[in-house]
Amino acid sequence: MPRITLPDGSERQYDAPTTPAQVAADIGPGLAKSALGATIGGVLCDLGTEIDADCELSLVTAKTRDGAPDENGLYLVRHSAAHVMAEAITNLFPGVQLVYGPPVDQGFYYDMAFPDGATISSDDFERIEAEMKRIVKEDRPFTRYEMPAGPGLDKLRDEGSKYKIDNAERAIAAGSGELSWYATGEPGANWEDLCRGPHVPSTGRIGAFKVMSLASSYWHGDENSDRLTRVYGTAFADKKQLKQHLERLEEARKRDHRVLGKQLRLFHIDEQVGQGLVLWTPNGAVVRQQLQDFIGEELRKQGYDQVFTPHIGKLDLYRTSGHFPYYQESQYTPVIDRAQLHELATEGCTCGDLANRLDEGEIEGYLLKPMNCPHHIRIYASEQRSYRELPIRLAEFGTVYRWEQSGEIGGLTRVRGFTQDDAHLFCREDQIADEVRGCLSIVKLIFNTLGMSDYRVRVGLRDPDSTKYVGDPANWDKAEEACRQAAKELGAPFSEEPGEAAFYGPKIDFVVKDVIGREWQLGTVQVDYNLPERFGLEYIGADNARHRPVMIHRAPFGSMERFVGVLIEHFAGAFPCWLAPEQVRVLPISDKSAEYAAEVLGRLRDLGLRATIDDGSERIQAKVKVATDMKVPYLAVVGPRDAENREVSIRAFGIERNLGSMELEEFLETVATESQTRGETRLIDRFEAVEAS
RNA sequence: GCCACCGUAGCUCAGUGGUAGAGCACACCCUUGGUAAGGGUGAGGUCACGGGUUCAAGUCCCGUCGGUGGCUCCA
Repeated sequence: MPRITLPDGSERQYDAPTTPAQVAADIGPGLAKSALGATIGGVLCDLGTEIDADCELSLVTAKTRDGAPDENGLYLVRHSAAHVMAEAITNLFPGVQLVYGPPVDQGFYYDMAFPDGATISSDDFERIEAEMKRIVKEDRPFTRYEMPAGPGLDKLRDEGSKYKIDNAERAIAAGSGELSWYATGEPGANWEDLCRGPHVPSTGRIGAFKVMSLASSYWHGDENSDRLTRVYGTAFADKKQLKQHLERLEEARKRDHRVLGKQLRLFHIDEQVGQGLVLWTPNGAVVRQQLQDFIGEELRKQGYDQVFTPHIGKLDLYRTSGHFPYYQESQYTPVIDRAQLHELATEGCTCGDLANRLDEGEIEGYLLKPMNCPHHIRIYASEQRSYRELPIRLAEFGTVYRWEQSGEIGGLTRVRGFTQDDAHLFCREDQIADEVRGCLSIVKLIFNTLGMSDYRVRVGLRDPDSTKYVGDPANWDKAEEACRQAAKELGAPFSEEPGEAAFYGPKIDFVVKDVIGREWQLGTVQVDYNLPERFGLEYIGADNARHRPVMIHRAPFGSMERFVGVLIEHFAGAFPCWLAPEQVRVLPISDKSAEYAAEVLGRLRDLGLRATIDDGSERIQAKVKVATDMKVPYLAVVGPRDAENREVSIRAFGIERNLGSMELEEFLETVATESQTRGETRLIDRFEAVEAS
């Protein structure tokens, strides 16, 4: 008879098979009331699951001990809410076929097929929620029943839902001997759904829910298959958690770089210029330039050489590199000489012919560069290289163009033209480890300076069973070990991902988390054995023989567009002083202080600081409000008192009060130092120090 | 690329077939005010673009362009 071990190590002995619900009741009425499900041997299950053998049991409730939503509890609530939503929609939209409704990160969704002519829109959410509320209020039990695979399938075939039949067939193919259903209430009398479970005990246990959005999806994610409507919702054990979740979403929306980009005039994407083509307006250009200066300085310290290369190159170059033949669908179409185009048209050349002849190399043209490496490679190849010169490190903020699918484009994070913080290192085999390590040290420095401590590293290794990789396996082993070691030394969390290497070499990807927990893939460091081969690159070794160098591609921050987009969200638009488009705004109290205010502004600008003046006729309250809306780091309020004492009165963004006055000279020096040292010492530190003492 | 939704003043948004609206921003005037918006007046729109239905279209229909959310993709 079952001996049940609880998480605290205590044991309970039962004479007959029992259920988690019974165990909960035996522990106490409070737990019996709050339990939503259980894990048996770590596997999540219903409260009503029969226990007939010794096991480790843990009861699942809505909250963990520290009051945060419990992950398993959320799973149960959301999976159950998905059922209730499906029932509600089935009631309101007769003929809807259900497909699949799992819990996901932020809630749950249910994919469904609407009958021809039927549509659902966000206007329907209210009545769907009302119907859900009704079902929840009835507090009907989630009742599980099972059937053997054969009869179960027959039942589904009788009901005629091809999606559910498919789900069942897949479950059986995966080794399931029986199928299970969950009725919300009485099987046969109430609504039911083929489902593996588990669920909360009854609909009333779904504390709070909301229908969130509509989207479309494909059956099995296959675009040639049926198109389905996906209804997203979210659910929590109680209203407070739901409210917090909605507030977090609101917070995220406020941090959205597309919203802030407009508000703070950081960038503009113009319909008339083209989708996914970013116009950097003056404010955003400052942020980008500051970052580029910072990165550029570090690269010079590490022995990189700056180069500049054009935005296009001959098609043949990209035939050699392999980009043109292999990645055509994500390139802008080639640029062809106008005279030649006319000639071809006169010949009666069709578009199909043209495409073929471009592929075959019969027609020459130019390509907007999808990558910077071929240009950098040709710089390497422009001179004879000795082993003594290596490694050669060529760096460029190089702009590349890629034909991203129109549906993917948005904001700064997915664009069609972007500038990589790119560099290509040409080195000997034995130099790979040092070079990879060097790449990572820049990443560390810059993330640290920006306060982005929450990042992780993925090391992409080759799949040992695949033959798609170029290069000598022994060299691969060394390069992979170099990447692994460098990632380890970096100190950030890292994961090894076999099969994730590029076909030409192992790689390291950087993924950052922003303040509200969203992850963004930034740049990579990739070892490449392929391109040196394709381009026949060489250097003369100590043995006076020709050798092939190895290349390392590295663009640790990916693109300036995406990186700045991530930074906007990271800082919620409130950039630190050294990055801020406008560092100081001088606010004269009235015209009486105009002269002194102008002097302060002039002094700031002489120091190279980005400063402006608000000399309008508004009152100081209004000037402070407007400057605060623009998230200017420092406000220097000057009135007659300040002029007389040659002081300024300081206000810093994020501190909602007057910090008091400071001598002008001290202020100038402190802000200039903060700007130059990229925040190593800050103006507000002085005030904190003063206040602490 | 596919599906759904959306596109009204510089910005944020109201406007369900009958002469285009608000707040903020902008210009001018009054106000010279010590830390999150003093007051007044004014200017500003081919309602994304192109077609259609209608006596009449911002509003209904079709197409194009663009945006948003997903799906699929991402060297």
